[in-house]
Amino acid sequence: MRGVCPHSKQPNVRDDLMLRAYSFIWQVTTQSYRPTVEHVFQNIHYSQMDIFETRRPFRDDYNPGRVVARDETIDKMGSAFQDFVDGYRPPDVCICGDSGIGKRTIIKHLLKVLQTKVETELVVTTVDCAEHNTIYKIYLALANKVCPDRYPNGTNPLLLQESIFQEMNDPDRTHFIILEHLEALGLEGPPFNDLQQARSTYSVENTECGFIGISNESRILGYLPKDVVHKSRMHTIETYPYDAHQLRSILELHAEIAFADGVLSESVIPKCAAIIAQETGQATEALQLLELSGYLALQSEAEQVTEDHVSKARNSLIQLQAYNKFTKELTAKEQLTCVIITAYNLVNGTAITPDDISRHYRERCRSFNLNQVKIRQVRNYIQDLDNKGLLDCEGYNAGRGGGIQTKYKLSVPPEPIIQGAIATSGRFKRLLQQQDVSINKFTETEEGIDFTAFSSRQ
DNA sequence: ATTCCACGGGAAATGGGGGTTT
DNA sequence: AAACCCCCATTTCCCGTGGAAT
Repeated sequence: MRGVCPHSKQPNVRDDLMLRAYSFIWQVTTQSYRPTVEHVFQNIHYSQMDIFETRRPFRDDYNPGRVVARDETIDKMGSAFQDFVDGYRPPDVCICGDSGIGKRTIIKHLLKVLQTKVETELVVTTVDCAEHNTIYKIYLALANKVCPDRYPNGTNPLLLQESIFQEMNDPDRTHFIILEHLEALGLEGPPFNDLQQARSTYSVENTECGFIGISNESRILGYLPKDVVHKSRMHTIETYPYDAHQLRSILELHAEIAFADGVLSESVIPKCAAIIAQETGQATEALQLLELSGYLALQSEAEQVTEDHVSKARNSLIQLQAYNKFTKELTAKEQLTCVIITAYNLVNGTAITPDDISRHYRERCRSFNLNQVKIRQVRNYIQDLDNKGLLDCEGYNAGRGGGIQTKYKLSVPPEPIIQGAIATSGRFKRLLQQQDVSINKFTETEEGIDFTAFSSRQ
């Protein structure tokens, strides 16, 4: 039985966490509290914004300093770390659950509180496994983050391991390594064993190091190798989507800072919470919806944000996500492919075959500084777009006359893609003009939103 | 039953980061 | 400095397949 010993003389992490969870202010390590030029500009904006006080709480890197609506998870995390507070080695933790439901927030928060409970200095290093998706690349990223020297691609893995754990070999410090997007590593699973083994090989007894895995794939626990999951030092924690009540408290926390006094009509936050609770339960989405609602109110020069704005915002949420996907998650090759498909759909009113996509790609790639590629490769780009949820495919089989064939069309409204394309590069604008796509029709959505303007807020 | 070909999985090649040995 | 090795991403090549039309 692992967890808190009731007779322990050591401070009880869990109780303390619960207290601090509601009072703690996050302000030390992040740069966001240092006065910067950016802040000066933000202050200028305040006077111009009637609806928003500031839009900072809606940014990805914003941290409200308090954790709400996650008592149970905090509780479990507290147990996982209790042994460490009692003087044992730091634990390995694996936390999973759908994206946007508070995993990172809780871990950051917990480590901060933990720092006040132990004497050693906690050093936290984060590695994104989506970017560094093999064990070698994780070592490489770690070496570059932890050690003062720079280690280029191709550095011998053994040297990397040695450098990392030598560097960590410091009795006054305890390292926590956060591995995000564990699911990106595939079936091999989190390299906890590998890492711990390397640790014991290359370091003397002083090296203290805990690994924290984060995965968006809640099923990951199911298909991970048993010996990884059931290691005695390994704790697994699962988080679940937020319900409407929890979303409400999260929205209120952010809205208090973001919106001017009294501009939110009473039903706005409950409505946002209810809508998202029913769909995904993701805090990030709920916040997007709320921000979009406020933006629409601002656009229409309303004095208050109303339920009506929320309804409109809801219709635009998918488009906003498509815009973000296009501008932030697609590679240049995928973007070009996507724009080609969009333009063809609009001009011809029909789906497009990979042959045609490839032909257009061949013609256009030069002006985007991309290589000419064979159709097979273009198929891969198409597949990637499809996986990212931007395409619908229509399959048909012409039998003897040609076998199976597929045509593709955009699965989202064209406005966000076109806006995203134009915002990304003037070359896309020219491409669209040359294809006779009447751009002006798409610079605003049905609800009157220009996503480029929306996203370029402070 | 045969025929046809886009499709897509997977192996192999290419190219580019770098290190080490002789 | 030439030759060889490590690690990665991207691209090309090869080939089995599905299934309606014939």
